[in-house]
Amino acid sequence: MRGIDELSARVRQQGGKVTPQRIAIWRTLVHDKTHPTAEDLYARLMTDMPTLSLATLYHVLNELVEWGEVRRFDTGDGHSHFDPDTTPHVELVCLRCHSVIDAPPTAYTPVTLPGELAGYRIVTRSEQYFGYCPTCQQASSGDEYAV
Amino acid sequence: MRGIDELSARVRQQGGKVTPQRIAIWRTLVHDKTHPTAEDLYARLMTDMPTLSLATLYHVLNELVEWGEVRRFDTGDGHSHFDPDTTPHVELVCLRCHSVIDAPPTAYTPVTLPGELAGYRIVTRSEQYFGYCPTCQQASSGDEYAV
DNA sequence: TTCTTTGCAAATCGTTTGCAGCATG
DNA sequence: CATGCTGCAAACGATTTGCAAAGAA
Repeated sequence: MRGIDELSARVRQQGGKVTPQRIAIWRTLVHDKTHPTAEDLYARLMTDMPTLSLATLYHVLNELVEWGEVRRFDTGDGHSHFDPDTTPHVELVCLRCHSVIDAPPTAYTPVTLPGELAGYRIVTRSEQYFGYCPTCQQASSGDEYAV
Repeated sequence: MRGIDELSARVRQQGGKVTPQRIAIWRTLVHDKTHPTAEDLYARLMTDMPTLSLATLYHVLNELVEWGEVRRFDTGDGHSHFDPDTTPHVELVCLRCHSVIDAPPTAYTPVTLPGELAGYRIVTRSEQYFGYCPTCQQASSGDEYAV
């Protein structure tokens, strides 16, 4: 995800408007490494902008995803998670408790994004490893687990 | 995703039961390369097993995902998509119309799955490129598009 | 002023859940 | 015959939508 200035420029180029809501959401997301859900972000945003509506948040998140500035991905917990980090990296997702963390950088090697593939104009990439986190391995008998 | 026999063995090992519903769902999914949604699969299954319920289908899909036999991923269209292909490959997802296809095999190189990473026991992997499909590039002005 | 965006509230709809009957092992 | 599984129908809840008012450009 690019910075506030670049995003502002993009919005204006499209004939859009740089509103306080968009800026607040961008600022909250831009350095977030926690793979937050929409609700997570909303809770955090309420501090600075208590009048913001969830509908607006979803709208802005959707446009960021469609622009390729933010990735949306599914951990299986029924919530969409968002990640502004579009550099090559890997997420580890637990198949039982649906926790997510970034894999250690040693786990992958740099990737060059193809400009085009099968006629698709490529703008971003996503990679996940799925498995069982340490906690869920202990509760390996197939029973309850800690969230 | 492994074959019917291996899955049957796994179910029995866990003290579960190999039911006609599970087998029908496994058979429908095992060679499916279309990245179907639950509804897609349900429509296809109704031909052979008209009494199958969506609730059962979801239950069986969830267990396949939790076992690492099938991957679940999000294209942004509000439906979960499922893929039984756990060999190293890449999906191309359109950020505007949310279509999915497998990338041509030249687009990637074989990957060896680490057995463990950051304490996670890894069982499967997923990789996507996001961009704009040929159709959506034509309708590039930001307007309507064909599904 | 013009046209995009916001906020509210209601609607949507994919997915999950509770439970009683059924079928596998 | 014991337990796990199924189907039904209702519940759930994350996300979307319609519309009038607000505010960027």
